[in-house]
Parts: sequence; structure tokens; C-alpha cells
Amino acid sequence: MGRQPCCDKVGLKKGPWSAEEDKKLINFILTNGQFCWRTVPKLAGLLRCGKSCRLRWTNYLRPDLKRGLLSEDEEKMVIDLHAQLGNRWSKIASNLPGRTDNEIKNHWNTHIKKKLKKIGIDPVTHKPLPNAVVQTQTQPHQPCQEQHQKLCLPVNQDPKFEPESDHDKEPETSFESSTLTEAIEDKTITPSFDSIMDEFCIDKVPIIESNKILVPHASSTSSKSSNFIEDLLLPDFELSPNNENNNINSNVNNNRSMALWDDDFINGWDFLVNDDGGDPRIIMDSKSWNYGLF
DNA sequence: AAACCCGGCAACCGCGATGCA
DNA sequence: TTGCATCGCGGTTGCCGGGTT
Repeated sequence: MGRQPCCDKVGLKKGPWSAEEDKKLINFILTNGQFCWRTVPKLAGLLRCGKSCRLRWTNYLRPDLKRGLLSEDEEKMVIDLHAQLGNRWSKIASNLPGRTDNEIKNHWNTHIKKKLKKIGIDPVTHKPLPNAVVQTQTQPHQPCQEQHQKLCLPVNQDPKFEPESDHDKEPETSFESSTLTEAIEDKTITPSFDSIMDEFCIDKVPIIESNKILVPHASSTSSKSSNFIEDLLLPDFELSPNNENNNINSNVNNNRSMALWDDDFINGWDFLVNDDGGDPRIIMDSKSWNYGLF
């Protein structure tokens, strides 16, 4: 006999998670850490299957998640990684700390795909579309010209980028080097990149004043919280002693060093506590984390 | 103001890989 | 070694909110 089934699927709830369910799941994982997802719903008192709990946690409740739109650099990385890895969203996500595969996948399908098509790039092959009409721009502006070279980050030079051991097993959608970059170099699509770079400017990312960045002191967190963080094996978790002096925008330029307790994260958890009004999925706040209430 | 349309995103589904008994 | 449960991934669905008619 093998293992027991993960769930009997009888009487299990489906659909959107309620605040109460989120609360139970968070409390359970904060107390016990992540181990066997099969047992999580039963022990946490949830009428969900373990799979659903895992998904909810990894895609929505995980404390190290970034929220909001992908930054310009993140989009560039996604495009370049997609060119190399194809639709392997989890691999792509592993190079973007704080982002989930689901989030990247959604962003790709809803935003990036359209942008690439709009400029005549096939989002599947990353090559110029055969019938693409290249727009010519009479007055290319210099800053964007410079950014052309950055559209596809030299991922292979990224210290955090780990090329796959099975890299030679390229998916159909992949090619040896970034075709986008090649296209730029051979000027196949150069003119249109002026327009795309305008589109890739992320002006919706809020600028957060440095004095509003909350960084809980390590000593103020309970031992339980510390263990919890360790249990998560969070990538790139660093608490910079100089964080309060760092403008959050530095993260835009260096997303791969995102700190766990960034402002988005803190605010993201604020919505978890008070059930009165606002987002119904409210369970806990940053102070609870700070003082080890969980 | 109501109906309709559309885009974004959370969540589900199914499948392959992995690992346990 | 084999069978089966679990995990993780990618594709897809369906709900919801905002915009348009």
C-alpha cells in the first residue's frame, strides 16, 4: 500500500477563501511550519484539500510575497527568462524573489503578451512576427535607446541566475540566445522599441518614502517568528541595517535583493487582521508579527 | 440607470515527477 | 520492484470589478 489519499474530496469546500480560513491556515503554519500539506487542513480545522491550502499559502498568504505590478526590471527578466525557459513559470519565478509562478503567468498572459504582440514580437518564439509592421519613429529619444540594451537583462550574467542542468533540453519556445536582443542588434525591430520602452515604464509602482519603510528589529520578533522564517527557507532574506536609509526605489533597480519585511509586505499583512470593512480577507497585522502574537 | 463587455486575477484541474511503503 | 499517494507545475476556468454603450 502507498500513502493515504491527500483528501477524500467529499464535503470539501471550494472557491474563494474566507478570512476565517486564511486565519486558520496562517495560524497553523506559523505555529507548525510547512510540512505535510495533506495533514494541514485537518489539523488546521479547514474543510479544504491540502492542495488548495498549499496553493493559497504559496500564491497569496506567504509573507515574503511582493505585491503590486511587476517592476520594469522584473518584466525584463521575465521576458528574457521566458525566451530561454519557455512557459516554465516556476523556474522563471525562482529568479524573481517575492513573485509566484501564478503571478508571473498571469502577468505574462494579461500584460506582456499584448505588449510583445503590439510591437510585432511573437510572445511564443520571441521572434518578430512574419507580418509585423515595424513602426518607425522619427525622433527616438535617447533614454529609451539606452534602455533597449536593457530590455533583455543578460540573465546569464546575473549572479543569482542558475542555469538549468538540463538546459540543453530546450522547450520548443526557447532558443539559444535572446532573439529580442538579437533583433535589436540587427535592427530588425529597432524602431518599435522606442515605443515599447515607453510602455515598459512602470509608472504605477508607488514611490514610498524612505522614512515610511518599516523594518522590524530582529530582536523584537519572537523566536517563533524567527523559526518560521527559517522554516520557509526564504530566498534572499536580508535585513539590511541601513534599510531605513535606503529608498525603496533601490529595490526597483535591484529586485533580487528584496527584503522580507518591505513596506508592501507589512501593509499586505495589515489587511489580515481587522474584519471590519475593507478587504474581508483580514486576519493579522504587522504588529502581530512584530511581537510574536502568532 | 441598466445592461453588456472586457480585463485581471484567484483558484481549480489534470498530469507528470517524486518518493514512500 | 511495484503500486500508489503526494507534490509541484502549467493550463484553464470562472468570478469580480471597472469601463463602455
